[in-house]
Amino acid sequence: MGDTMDQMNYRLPKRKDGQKTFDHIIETAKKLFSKNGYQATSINEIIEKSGIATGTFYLYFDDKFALYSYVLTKYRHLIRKAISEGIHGATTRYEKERLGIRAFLKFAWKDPLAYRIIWESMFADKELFREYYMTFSRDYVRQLNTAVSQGEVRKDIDLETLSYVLMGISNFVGLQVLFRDTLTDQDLDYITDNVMKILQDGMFVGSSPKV
Amino acid sequence: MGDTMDQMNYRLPKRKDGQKTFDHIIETAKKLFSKNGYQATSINEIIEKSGIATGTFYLYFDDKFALYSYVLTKYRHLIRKAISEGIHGATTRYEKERLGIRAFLKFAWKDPLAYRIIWESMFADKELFREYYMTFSRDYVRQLNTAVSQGEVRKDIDLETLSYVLMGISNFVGLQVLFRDTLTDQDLDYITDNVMKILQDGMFVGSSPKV
DNA sequence: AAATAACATGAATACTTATTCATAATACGC
DNA sequence: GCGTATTATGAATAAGTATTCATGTTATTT
Repeated sequence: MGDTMDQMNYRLPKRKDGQKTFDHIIETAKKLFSKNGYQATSINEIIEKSGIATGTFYLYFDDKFALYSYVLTKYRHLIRKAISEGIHGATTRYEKERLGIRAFLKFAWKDPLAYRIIWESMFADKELFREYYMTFSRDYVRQLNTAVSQGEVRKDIDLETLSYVLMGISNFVGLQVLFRDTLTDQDLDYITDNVMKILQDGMFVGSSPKV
Repeated sequence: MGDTMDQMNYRLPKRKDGQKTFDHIIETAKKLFSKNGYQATSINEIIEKSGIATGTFYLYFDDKFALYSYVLTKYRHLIRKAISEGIHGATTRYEKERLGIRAFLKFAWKDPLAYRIIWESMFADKELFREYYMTFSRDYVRQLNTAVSQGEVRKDIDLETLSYVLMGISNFVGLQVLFRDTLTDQDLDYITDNVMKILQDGMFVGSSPKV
């Protein structure tokens, strides 16, 4: 791991009045970071919109990046939680994949702010981004490996590439969802169905037999 | 279309000495935008690294965004050109898809700067980004439609979703490529092969018959 | 070689941004 | 209710950022 986030660059409050201020800052930061992006959001803006004094900010965070990485970490947990809760109860890999994609799309639709912040993390900090997707990929590969050994997933596919394929599908179909003005749960089902068709049988007519 | 880029916000040079200065600015901008991102790059930085005087910049561009959208447009053309040249000569949709993905990955590997700028455009200007991917999707759907009518692609898949699936795969496998320290043409072939396996037959064992 | 449109300059201006610090108020365990 | 760690303040500092403009130089056409 890099040293980007290793040393503590924030200080948690110890009294409940401090906690309230801290929460205000986080709440404002979430809104502004997702609306305008990391770079375009100034600390002054966060301070002003939080209704606190200038110095108060530095009581809790070293600088803007400290606040950003705190917020990003929270959101990443949220999205992973949404997925893991979504696939809970699924027995087959197919069902897990299906419910995972559905949960991801629903998350992107219901919390576009989080979705945006995670996308943008590539530009806020290259290493933060790289590390996130590499970790996500590694975890995915582990799960897929199990599925292969249980005969649920083809054993002639490189699982690292498959993991990026699956992440790419979720993320970009997530974009499709984001670009829409309206979306119902039926639309979500329809889109998920289509994705699963491709994952199950591919997109071409006249396939060769699977291994 | 929005009005983001409609009116001319840049002025092309009319003498060759001006052209040289203009080219310098573009070259510097490409480097800095891809290295640090749009927001984190200041005009002063571009001016300094271009070796020109402050006022000279404003001879050619209204402001930073004018320069950015000029550069972004160039890069988008480059990536589309790389793909269309890559698939040139392919007769089947399968071959086009295969060569298209390979060309995209090669582009991401050889010109990570361009790849990065396009990714980031989401945050520099939301509408610019949305429009780009929606246009890309529309064009893709048109091509896929032809392939469907020629019996090359399954006719029971929503083509809009398929287009986002395909864009997602390219872009994220592109990330995988970007994360690598080394990459040979053999690696590129191997990765492309794996992606094509999935597109052809899906990822699961025991598929249902295709339509 | 004169005319002039194009190109170039950089000091000056006005504004934004991040951060510190001396000072003061407040919560809460004892 | 006393003591003190915690929380809060906001003016001041220092640095960065975008942009203008009066003035000067150069390329190119005739």
